[in-house]
Amino acid sequence: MVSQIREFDEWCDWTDGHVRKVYAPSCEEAKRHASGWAMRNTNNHNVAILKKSCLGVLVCSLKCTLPGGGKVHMRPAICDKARKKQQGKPCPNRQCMGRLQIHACRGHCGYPVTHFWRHSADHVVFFQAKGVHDHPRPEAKSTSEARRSISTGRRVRSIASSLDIEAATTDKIERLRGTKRRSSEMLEIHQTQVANLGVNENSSFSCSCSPFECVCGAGNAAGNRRLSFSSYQVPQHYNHHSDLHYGQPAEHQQAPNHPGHQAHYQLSQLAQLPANEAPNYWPNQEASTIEHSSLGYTHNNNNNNSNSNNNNNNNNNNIALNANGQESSSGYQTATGYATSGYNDDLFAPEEIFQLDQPIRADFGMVVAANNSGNSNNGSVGNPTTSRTTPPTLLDLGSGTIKYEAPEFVAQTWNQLLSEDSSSSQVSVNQQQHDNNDSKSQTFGAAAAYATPSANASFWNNRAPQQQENYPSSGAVAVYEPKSKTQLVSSHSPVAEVAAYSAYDDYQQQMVKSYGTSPTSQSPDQSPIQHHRQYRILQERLTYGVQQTPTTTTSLLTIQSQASPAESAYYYQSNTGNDRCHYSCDDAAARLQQQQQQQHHQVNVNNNMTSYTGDGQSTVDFAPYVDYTLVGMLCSPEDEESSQQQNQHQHQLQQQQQLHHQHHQPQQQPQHHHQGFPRNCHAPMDNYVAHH
DNA sequence: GTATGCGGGTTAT
DNA sequence: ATAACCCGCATAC
Repeated sequence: MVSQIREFDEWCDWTDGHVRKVYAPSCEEAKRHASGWAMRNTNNHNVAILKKSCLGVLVCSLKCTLPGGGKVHMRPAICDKARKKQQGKPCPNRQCMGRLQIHACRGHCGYPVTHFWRHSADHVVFFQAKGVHDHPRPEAKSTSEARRSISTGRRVRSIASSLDIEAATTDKIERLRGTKRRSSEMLEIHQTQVANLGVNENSSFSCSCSPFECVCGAGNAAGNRRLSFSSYQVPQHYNHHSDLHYGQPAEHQQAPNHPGHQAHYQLSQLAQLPANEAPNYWPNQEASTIEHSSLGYTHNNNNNNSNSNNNNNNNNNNIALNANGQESSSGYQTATGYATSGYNDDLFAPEEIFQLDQPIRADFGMVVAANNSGNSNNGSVGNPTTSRTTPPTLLDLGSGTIKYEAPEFVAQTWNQLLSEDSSSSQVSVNQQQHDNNDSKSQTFGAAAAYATPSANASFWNNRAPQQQENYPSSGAVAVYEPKSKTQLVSSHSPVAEVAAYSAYDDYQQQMVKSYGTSPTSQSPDQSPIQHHRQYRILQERLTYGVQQTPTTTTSLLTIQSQASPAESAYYYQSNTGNDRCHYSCDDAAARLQQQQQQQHHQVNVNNNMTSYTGDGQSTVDFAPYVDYTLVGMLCSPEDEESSQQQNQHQHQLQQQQQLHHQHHQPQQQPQHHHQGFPRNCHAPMDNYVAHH
């Protein structure tokens, strides 16, 4: 059988959220299992599927602000040994007494985001990601690699000089790669800092760059960023690019009768917010994020009944989507499924693909939102940020099992390619043998699935409406409390964990503010339920990774075609109080308060330092930022010790401050993540997976 | 020195 | 049974 895969996804370094992609055999990055995220190999005892988990990002323990206005977000070393050496290093910001520490990824129900790779017999690379990164992007791998390579053998060098070289090297590498990242990717402009820099909607930060890739770098050191949404990363060129991404004609501003479009609707509203109220900067997050998080993989717990009957529901009273998702041309780039780009008629909708993707982590603190005592539609900032959860799955690269009833051809095709027991090598081998036996007819099942005509797509597309109906019109919404609000326990030792990224709260605050009492600003065509749902979606985005960064128009359409319109309306309903893997934030008031506390304690560096200019060029030898890829060579342990002693007093003072405002967030936790957590978070799949 | 992949083993649910 | 994680090893750059 000849593969029926007609199209392949463009390579995406920064896939985020619950994503599936199919890469061409010629895609070198895919063959290398590369990722912008720092992904380490994870043994899943499955020779057929390579599994990786996210290491998070190295941040400053004090969350200082760099002279350029950004944040420290270094790339953790993949090698355990190297990573251990990274941790505890003084913050590269010379003005900061903080230390580098790992912000562990907890984007998948409290566990690190995982990537799965599999190669088909014809060398097509299948990729699946699970979870939404709850941390900033680390610096690009090329950046750290370049710095390491150029600094080899040079233990002593002017930091500024090193940074210059690093920047040049990175630029060169990126040019060669056809991308446009800059060394300033290290910097993450926090919106508040951006605001301090005077960026607003009327500022001169507009440029004539292409909408998806600003290359001018106008305005600050963190130039050319692609527009995307993130809880932690807000767009720098938000103002002049946003409309091109999300700007909708006036007649589209209301997403009427299109529950699944509310996500986009809200994004467009976000994009039109005044810059002093809306996020100002996004790093170049690629568009894949919208595949999940921005559309909110929140799930209705009415699906508890074993994921089943929704399969066949033909209730399609929601979105008049054609099988190819052509409605996207209207500006509401709707989705027809969770397909790989270009596979708008993909067989699988997210709710099937990721039926059982949630890892079971009982210690992932689940709390019931403060407003859960009654009506989930009260519009309060309940933040049902269940984007960390995984949508229901039929089959996936992680488990490979068929979780519930599915059309036979679906089972055949996907089972052949994906079904590999991820926990048993023996089973895997057996299955692989079976695959081999049947390879002639089944190896390319997935390909066939991807190429399935729209007639099949309708089968899946019709699922969504019922789940929309299942949206809890009443009842408590149980939500997961972010670790940052309760307890941070590293799920992968020896990685020390840091408190939640401060921008999380900042952004939340900003957006709550900008969106105002949005529950009251109801669209005329929206029902109260729709309206509150929309608001919830917004809150989710504000909280966890509303990230969109199409790099091209094609990819924009592609990405948006990958998310089921109905997904944005799914919420867990806590009928029992322990239903699912929920994830959320405190209410806005709590966030506001905490954010204020964090601001109080935050170490802000004087941006007026002469050593660093706004355009990212270091002008003097004493650069305020230290590249710890170099520092690893520049500083011997003795040096470091000495440095620590010198800074000890001040550091202790700051640590005291930090403890003060992080008293709920111990920086170091026992390795065993199952300890020390409230037991009110039941296994996320309790209601989905009987066998658990 | 680090990235990457493999695989045995442990722990927890 | 499943999943996360630890650790050692080998290989490549």
